[in-house]
Amino acid sequence: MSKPDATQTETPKRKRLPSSERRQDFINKAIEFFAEEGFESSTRGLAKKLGVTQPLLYRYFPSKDDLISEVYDAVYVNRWLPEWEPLLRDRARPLSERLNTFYNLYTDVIFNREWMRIYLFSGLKGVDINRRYMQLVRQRILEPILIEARTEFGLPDEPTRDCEVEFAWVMHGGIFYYGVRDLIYDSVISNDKERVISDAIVAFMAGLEIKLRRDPPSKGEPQTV
Amino acid sequence: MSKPDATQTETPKRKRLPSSERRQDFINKAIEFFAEEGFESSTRGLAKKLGVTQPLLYRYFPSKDDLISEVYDAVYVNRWLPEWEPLLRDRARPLSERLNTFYNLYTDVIFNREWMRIYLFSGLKGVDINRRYMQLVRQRILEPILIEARTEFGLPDEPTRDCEVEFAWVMHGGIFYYGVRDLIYDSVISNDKERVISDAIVAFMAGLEIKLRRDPPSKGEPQTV
DNA sequence: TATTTAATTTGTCATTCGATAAATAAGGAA
DNA sequence: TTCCTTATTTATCGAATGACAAATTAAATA
Repeated sequence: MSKPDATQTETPKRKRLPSSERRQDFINKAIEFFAEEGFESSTRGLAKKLGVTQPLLYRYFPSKDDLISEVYDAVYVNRWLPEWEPLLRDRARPLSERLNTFYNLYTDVIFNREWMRIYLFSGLKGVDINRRYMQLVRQRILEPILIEARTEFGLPDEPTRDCEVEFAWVMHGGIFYYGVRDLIYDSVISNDKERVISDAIVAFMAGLEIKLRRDPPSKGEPQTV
Repeated sequence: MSKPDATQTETPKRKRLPSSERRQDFINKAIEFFAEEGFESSTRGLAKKLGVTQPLLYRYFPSKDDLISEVYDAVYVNRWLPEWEPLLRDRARPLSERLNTFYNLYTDVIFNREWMRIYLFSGLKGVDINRRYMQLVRQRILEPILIEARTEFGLPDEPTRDCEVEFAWVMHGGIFYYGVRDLIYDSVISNDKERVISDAIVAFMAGLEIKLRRDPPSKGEPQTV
């Protein structure tokens, strides 16, 4: 309204941050912002959320796309926890117990609005980081699970077949979609995540054993790689 | 380049369509366009795809949002086939056979790039038509399936519990996510849709039977509705 | 053919977008 | 204090956006 007077102590006294801190702050807020508004949203909107002017963004990132790339890295790469993989291979515990532990930990990371929306937005944009992420899930999560399962069932070691990977994907995707329904569509009726995961794993293990014994890999069609 | 001469027969001879045909054409092409480019894409881009000028769109739809609403209706409402529901309740056939038939028919409709992308885009926009669609799936597909399953297993009729609905959602979501991986992420390794569905249903039926016999509804916690 | 109706285009406006250049000001070094 | 570095803002450009009014033209009607 009028010019600020001395009594108005609320003047933000805009702080001047060192380059590295400011940059990290920008990325973190950009994750929130783009997750909520989509990547088509304006850099001016982001600047407003940051409490700075829009051209300042260009001192830290050469272009909007470069900023978005950093957002991808921060979400996809930095949040992947390396302890997940050894956990799945720890044969001291029964597989279904390992699976329960893993999926509870994994969903602790990815079941949040930010992660989910960034994932869906970037998927629709067709950026290849999504394809790479799914390859990671397949190679580091699903295929190890299938190998462990064969041992658990007392079956001989065989290379995993494509249809087995797809079967594991269906379980994985079912759990994932539970998070989507919860965080994106807001239409989950039972908030008992642990139970949903546990039930999904029971079905997966039962289904997989039936599947492996019904059409065993050795007698089935040879796998085209 | 130069002005068109008589030999240039390729002049599009722009046809003047009656209102209703033109309108339907606009909606159909708008589905393709927005599915590919997202709803943030420009009306000028759509007009170009239609081969007409941009202001013409406003003779048929009051605003861009109104056009988008019509796109939603055309995808969500008009493609829902009423024969799906009686199919699921046809007790002359074993349930898992009905499930296979249904999911093959259902995915014949929704497993196309258009449907999938419109669904994901609109979900991220938060329009409530998605929530309504999921309610439809729950009430007309998943709950009927659960009721049929109880009969199939020789269990007494009981109202379906929330955790059972979630369990059915996990199967449904797993199959759905197979389509997403195929059509959005282009990262499916086995194109045998029928087999993926069949395997998913085997696991679902096995898991559900275990689940229902392990914690039967009558002895479990009372359902909060 | 002449007239009328309505489908379609031309022209344009006010915003908003990503991006750049130049001006300002904060904070450390001298 | 004075100087210097650099974080930040102000001002602005050209392109793209949704929307509207008026002019044009194809096709139906008389």
